[in-house]
Amino acid sequence: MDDRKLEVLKAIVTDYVSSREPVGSKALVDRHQLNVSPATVRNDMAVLEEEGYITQPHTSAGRIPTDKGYRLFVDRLATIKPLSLGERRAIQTFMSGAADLDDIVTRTVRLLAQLTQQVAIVQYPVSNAAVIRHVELVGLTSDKVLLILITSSGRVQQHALDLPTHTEDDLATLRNTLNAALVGQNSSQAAQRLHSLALDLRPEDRLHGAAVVAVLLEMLTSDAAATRVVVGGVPNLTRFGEEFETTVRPVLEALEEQVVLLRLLGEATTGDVTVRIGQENPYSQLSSTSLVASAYHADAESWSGLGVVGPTRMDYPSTIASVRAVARYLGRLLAEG
Amino acid sequence: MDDRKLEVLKAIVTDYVSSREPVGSKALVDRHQLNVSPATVRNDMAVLEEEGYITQPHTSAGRIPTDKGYRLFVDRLATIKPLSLGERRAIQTFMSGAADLDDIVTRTVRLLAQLTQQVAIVQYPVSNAAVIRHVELVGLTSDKVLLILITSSGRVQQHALDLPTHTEDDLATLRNTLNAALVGQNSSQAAQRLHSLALDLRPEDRLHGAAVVAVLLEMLTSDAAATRVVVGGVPNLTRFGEEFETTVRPVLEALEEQVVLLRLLGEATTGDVTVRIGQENPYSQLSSTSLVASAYHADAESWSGLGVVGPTRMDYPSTIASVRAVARYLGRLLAEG
DNA sequence: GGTTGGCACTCGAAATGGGCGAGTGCCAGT
DNA sequence: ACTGGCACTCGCCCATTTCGAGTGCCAACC
Repeated sequence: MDDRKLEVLKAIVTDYVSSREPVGSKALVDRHQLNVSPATVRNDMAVLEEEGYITQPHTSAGRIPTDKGYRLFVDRLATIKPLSLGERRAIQTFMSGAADLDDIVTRTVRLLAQLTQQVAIVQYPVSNAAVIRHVELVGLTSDKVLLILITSSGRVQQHALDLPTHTEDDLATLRNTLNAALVGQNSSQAAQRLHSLALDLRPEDRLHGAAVVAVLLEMLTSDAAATRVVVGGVPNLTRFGEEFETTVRPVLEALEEQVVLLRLLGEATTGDVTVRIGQENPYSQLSSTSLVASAYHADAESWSGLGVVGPTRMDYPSTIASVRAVARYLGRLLAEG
Repeated sequence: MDDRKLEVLKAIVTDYVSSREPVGSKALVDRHQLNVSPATVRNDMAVLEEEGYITQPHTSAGRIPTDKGYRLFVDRLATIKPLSLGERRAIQTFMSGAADLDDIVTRTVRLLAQLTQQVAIVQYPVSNAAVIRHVELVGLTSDKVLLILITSSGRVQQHALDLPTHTEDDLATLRNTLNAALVGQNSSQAAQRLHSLALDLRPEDRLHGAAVVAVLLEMLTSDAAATRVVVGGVPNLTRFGEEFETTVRPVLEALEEQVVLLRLLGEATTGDVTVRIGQENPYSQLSSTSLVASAYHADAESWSGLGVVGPTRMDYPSTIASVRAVARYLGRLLAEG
């Protein structure tokens, strides 16, 4: 592929992203130093169209990039511009003063939404390295207890379960047993201990113990997959009022489903930014939108996802830069404390 | 006010709500048994317009209700139709099997959104009657601890705080002291105890104790006001694509701010359904939308809000019926345990 | 006095049609 | 390989027209 053709594609993408309008050969040579005539550019565009990187909405209109065009742009043409000083400072001020985990995640999602002017998604950190700090059993009624699991990452999980006719003493015994066995263990170790614990239970503890152990196991294993996801910057969607059907509606629908969001963020497994453009998305309803996501790491063994969703026509270079910066900053923040 | 004029207003509201189009005198007599001629209806409409209940988008168009018209409709004309059997059954099946408090609230908001086809908002229950079950302190780092407060309503609050150079023993002492003092107290009692506790602290406990007490007090007092709010059915907004600027955007913006949502739900303080139409709303951006909200009671002393937001042109009778039914059902469900 | 049919009038929505111009593809010339 | 020129296409914009739903008013009616 010709150097100049790539240059032309790059120009088309940037112009189209900023103007929202199909871009023609004339406008292109005017606004970029291509040092060739419109006619030459037209020839290049014809080739680019033939190879599927750009397309015409209708005859006698300019060209717009296809998904394949955006893909090439992102992979080979985009130069990620570093964040401005102002943006870096914004990150600092925005995140400083965050107290607990909830607070950190909430601030992060707002920050990301503001930087990118898109809809932001942040997953709560999942940590394999996190160890269990405490298990608490609280009686709600005479038949129901609330099981609470606290990990060193600051995460608090809770789950109610039926425990017919239990006494406070039962709970105390169970609590002590569980804490003795689990505190200090990471989730996989804890799961093992629980399995053996279930076998060792004294007959009189079987009834309640088995139920509690089952729920705890579920909480531990679901830990990795089903962490909470928070969403922010939804009003940014209003910028795309024209693409109501293709962008606003599908994104709103996706945001409603935690499962979908987790699946989306699951696309990003490495520390570097992952981009899914149009039909590359795992959900067909989102075929007119792009996902820019990254994993973030609090330590070597723990990671989670974060990212933004927007129309395929988005400013990839700066979005990618923002997502990357926020992911790194969040990782550092979590690692420190 | 004439009986027939009221009948005409009622007909205009219902027709406009279902058709989304200004309704004229001809269409009105065709679709309702008014037993008068269009000309008579026109005279009535002229009067209704003069008094501000209806208005014309432009000359030679039909009439649409004003906020004042909707208000009169809701107050005096609407007959709340009871839910269908199917809807009642939907509530049952939807809510059955809910485990913990989170689960209940999540299901409620989905249910409400589905029944009304609007955006639903549900506030977590606030209970004055709820008593403290347990206070837990978990060391996160050597300088930071996580304070966890569990109440009998099943609510779990957490808050991280700095506690420089504490030991596990410090935490254990504090934990015991706090639990001894607070367990079984409701929030106002607990606040009192905390105040006196702060004075009674042994000098060596002052340093850490004071910080923890301060945070606990904050958690207790914020309890009433700043409970979490969850939102659902946002994709229902896409039904109002035409009213993008007046409905979709403002609602999305409102949903982003917990404070706004709490304020909105705060409008409903009684167990019966409250309706705020257009400019009656506490926020001017929401002047083209209506709020239908109700408080729900788990017991005599505890209540919280729930409701839906949509365009002023909404089906008030069935929306009110749904909100009322869900509020009552939720109240009963919580009261049971 | 309230109700009704008739009628002239208004004005937005939808349909029609011409002109404009951005943009294209192609070709011959450099 | 690039460029200037040129004929062509076709969506967009604008002015104009038509159409009809709906109105207000008035005189007649019960």
